[in-house]
Amino acid sequence: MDDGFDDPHSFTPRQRAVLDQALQLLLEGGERALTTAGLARAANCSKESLYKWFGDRDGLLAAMIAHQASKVRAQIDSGERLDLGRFRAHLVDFANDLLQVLGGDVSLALNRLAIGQASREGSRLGALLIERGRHGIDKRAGALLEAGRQRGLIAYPDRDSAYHTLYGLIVRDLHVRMLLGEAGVRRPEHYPALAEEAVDQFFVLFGVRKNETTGRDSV
Amino acid sequence: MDDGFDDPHSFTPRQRAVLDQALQLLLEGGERALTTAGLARAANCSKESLYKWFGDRDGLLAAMIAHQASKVRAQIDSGERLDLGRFRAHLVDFANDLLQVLGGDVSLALNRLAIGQASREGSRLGALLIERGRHGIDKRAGALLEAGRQRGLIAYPDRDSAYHTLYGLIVRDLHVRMLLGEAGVRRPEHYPALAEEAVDQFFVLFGVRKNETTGRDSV
DNA sequence: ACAGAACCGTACCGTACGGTACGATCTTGT
DNA sequence: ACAAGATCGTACCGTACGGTACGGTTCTGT
Repeated sequence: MDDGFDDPHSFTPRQRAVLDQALQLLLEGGERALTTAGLARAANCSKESLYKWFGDRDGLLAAMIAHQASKVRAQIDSGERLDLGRFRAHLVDFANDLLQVLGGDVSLALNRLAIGQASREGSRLGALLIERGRHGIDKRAGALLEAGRQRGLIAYPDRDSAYHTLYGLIVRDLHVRMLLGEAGVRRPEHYPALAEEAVDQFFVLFGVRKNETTGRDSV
Repeated sequence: MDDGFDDPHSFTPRQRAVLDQALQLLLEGGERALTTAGLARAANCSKESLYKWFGDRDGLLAAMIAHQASKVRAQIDSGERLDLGRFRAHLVDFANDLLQVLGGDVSLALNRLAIGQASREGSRLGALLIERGRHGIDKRAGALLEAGRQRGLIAYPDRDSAYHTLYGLIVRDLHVRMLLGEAGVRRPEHYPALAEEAVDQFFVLFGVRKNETTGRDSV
């Protein structure tokens, strides 16, 4: 269970700079461009330091994921007063953020990296990516859904199932198609409309109608 | 537009056997295990033949995708009489098939391969995979939805959007998590329940209620 | 039967990568 | 100021891969 990167102070500033450079290389040229010699040259460090800090190449990849995850920490909103409009707006925000994150260059590059390594037996990169990246998103959404349920705005028998349905309504098949590099799929200008539609559909499935209020009043 | 593999008779039986062996290697050890020398040894052929048949390694990968896609041809049901029960059953079948295909070893291996190559600039593998694999599925679902709409069983403003929603309801985030190799995600015994639930939700969103019939009578 | 093509097995080449070693340089604690 | 450790740049090693070449063998058309 100990992957060696649990301590948020694991990395010195110098190491973080090197990891950022590694991410940069990964973005520009994919996994093939991320060689130890290339990284050492680009980051002005020695290969010896790389191996001292990260052990081996797999350790470097894991460190990159941990490093990137440590940069984007999702903040959970405090318990403000939650009416239907605010709740729906929060869901739409979540949907937009989710599409933005999944469609981002860094996320796509790291997911491609982890997926490409997933065939090898002992690769923990995929688990690490889910653990470090997805669980934060899941937490935020779970808390949001739970708050909405407690306020009587939505109802569901199983929160996880409701969340996964919301996820599916938002992301559809976009993530895999973006990962595959399909042309014309990454269109951030369409995210807001997709987010609105997904949340609308989510309310149809899980919304609690009170006095004929359908929850679409903020469109 | 011409990828060189349009003709279904492109590959001789010998070549198809070699491509099957290549798939086998890919399944067992991922992309790293699929080397020209290893394939030549495993398939009892010469490297020279590999390069003669497929040009280079990328050509081999593309040929593998084309070969695999040529094996699974989705059949479109003829125009049988379609009542609500049959329509719903067809949707559930589609959902089950989709989960089964996406969670299959070959599909996962090829998708991992294409995604891993997606970072490189000139890689057409992703497009090829979508073109050869997904479009058949899309066609089948599109025809099914259109038939249901013409019979007045469902209604939608945009067929593509409705289809993508159905896709999202069925697949949720399972595909990416399977691609990442997350433990405990591939559970074929759960597919039927997931398929039923997704189709139920799809009918809530797009079903046409007649005389208080909600379309959930076959559960 | 025979010629020509296709094919197999193996050897070979150049390259590029992961990982290690080492002297030179820089930082840091006292 | 000075010593000890950290880091840099470079060189080096072994290996493995993509791709090519070639002699021997098998298939195929006539």
